[in-house]
Amino acid sequence: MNTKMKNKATTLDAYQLLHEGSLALSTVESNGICIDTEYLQKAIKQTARKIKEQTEDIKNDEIFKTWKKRFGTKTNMDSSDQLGKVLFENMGYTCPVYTQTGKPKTDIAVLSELNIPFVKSLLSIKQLKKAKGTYLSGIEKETIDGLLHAFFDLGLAVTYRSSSSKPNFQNWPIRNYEMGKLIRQCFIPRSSKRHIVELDYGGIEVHGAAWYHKDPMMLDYLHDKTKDMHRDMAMQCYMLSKKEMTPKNEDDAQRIKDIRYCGKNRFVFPEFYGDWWLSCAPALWNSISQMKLKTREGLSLRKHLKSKGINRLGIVNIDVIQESNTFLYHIKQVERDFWNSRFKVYRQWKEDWYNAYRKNGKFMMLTGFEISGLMKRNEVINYPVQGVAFHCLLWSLTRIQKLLNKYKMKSLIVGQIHDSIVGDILKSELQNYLEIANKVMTVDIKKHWSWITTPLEIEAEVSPVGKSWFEKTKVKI
DNA sequence: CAACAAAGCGCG
DNA sequence: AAAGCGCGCTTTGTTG
Repeated sequence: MNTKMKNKATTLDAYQLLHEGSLALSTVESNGICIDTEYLQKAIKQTARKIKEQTEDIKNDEIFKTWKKRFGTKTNMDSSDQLGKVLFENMGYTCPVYTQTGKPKTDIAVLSELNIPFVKSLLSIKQLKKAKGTYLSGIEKETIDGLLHAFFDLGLAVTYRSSSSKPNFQNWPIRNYEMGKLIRQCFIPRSSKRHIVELDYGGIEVHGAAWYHKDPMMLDYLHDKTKDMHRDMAMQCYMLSKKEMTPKNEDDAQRIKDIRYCGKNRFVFPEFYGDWWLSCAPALWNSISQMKLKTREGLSLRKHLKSKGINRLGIVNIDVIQESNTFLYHIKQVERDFWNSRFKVYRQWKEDWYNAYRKNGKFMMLTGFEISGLMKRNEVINYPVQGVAFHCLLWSLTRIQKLLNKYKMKSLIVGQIHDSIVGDILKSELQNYLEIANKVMTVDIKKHWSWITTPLEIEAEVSPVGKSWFEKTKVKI
């Protein structure tokens, strides 16, 4: 072991990380997560019943009758192809977007904007089918003696992230409350004296990007706890004042959370990954109605924007010159400000990084992984960030598992989701586990990798003893 | 029957 | 100049 820390990782360092990471993840696989099989059976039956009921309900709808008339015995409500034909050929609705192959697009974004009761019900049925067909029965299929041993693979993803399969541990529903509840109640600790504990790195990809570009405005956001980039961008996108983002009472907190969520996931992250205003603006605009975004006084943000002189989305077409009273025009300005004035050092890094790749045909991650081959601009910019963010998690997981062994603790790591660790933790070891993990994830890792130049934070969520993953609540760390 | 592509949807 | 990154699973529809 070197006494002096190297500031550049090598390919050997990268190899070592994967080697030890693989061993640690194989232990995680073999540990497995405990399944409430009784609940699972009940949930499958209940969901099947709901699907049946809701399917019967919409059979009286005019649209279904038209569908039946056109496709007869071949009628299949799971067929996007048929749905597109019925809606846009028979019913006379105009198709807003087409797929690669020129067929009408019938995804959630398109369907929910149509505002047709039949289609709304259809979407609800599709969600239930996804829950049952992919998640509930997927878990059932792979559970052995009450334990689920999902696979975690390294060296498969191009970014040197992990992936998971049979079943995929990393895409269980959480964003939709009802669906999250239905699925996550399956996962329980393996005894009544244990908790399910999930530890998340906060905003690790944003930090990871900053370790490369070192943009002073971004570093300021990451160092100053009173500042919040996602909130600020949400305010700018929806033209809201600071007062609008201050809750007037306890019930008002969710309204602000939803607005911030849209700033984060409909503008900031898409922009970081290389998206642009023409695609961000419609998503932000549609979110207002879909998530019922409102001002402090309960006014729809559509009406709020109107009071600011923006009365429509505008035409989603790059050849159209956007008028100044459109939302598209506004978001185009917000984007310009975002890259030209807020984060211009970040923007310059992207240019330089991409140009260096064009010259060398390869690049190296901070963790020592060398990536070569033909890549698009956005891939060249995103891979090094996505990679190091996960490598922080992998290093931490490996280290925590070693310490659990060293101290002969009975708590187990049972899963991992890119930037979070899922543990099955003995009640008597909980405080100890949280302390160990926090130290590894926020202190020790900075000693191991000196290029981590921002303060790291983790969030801990813990289920009540013996209770499911769904019932987790935040705890102070 | 199997193999494959496309579309869709779940997560970070 | 180009125009969201990564993954796995299920179903439909085509091809041989």
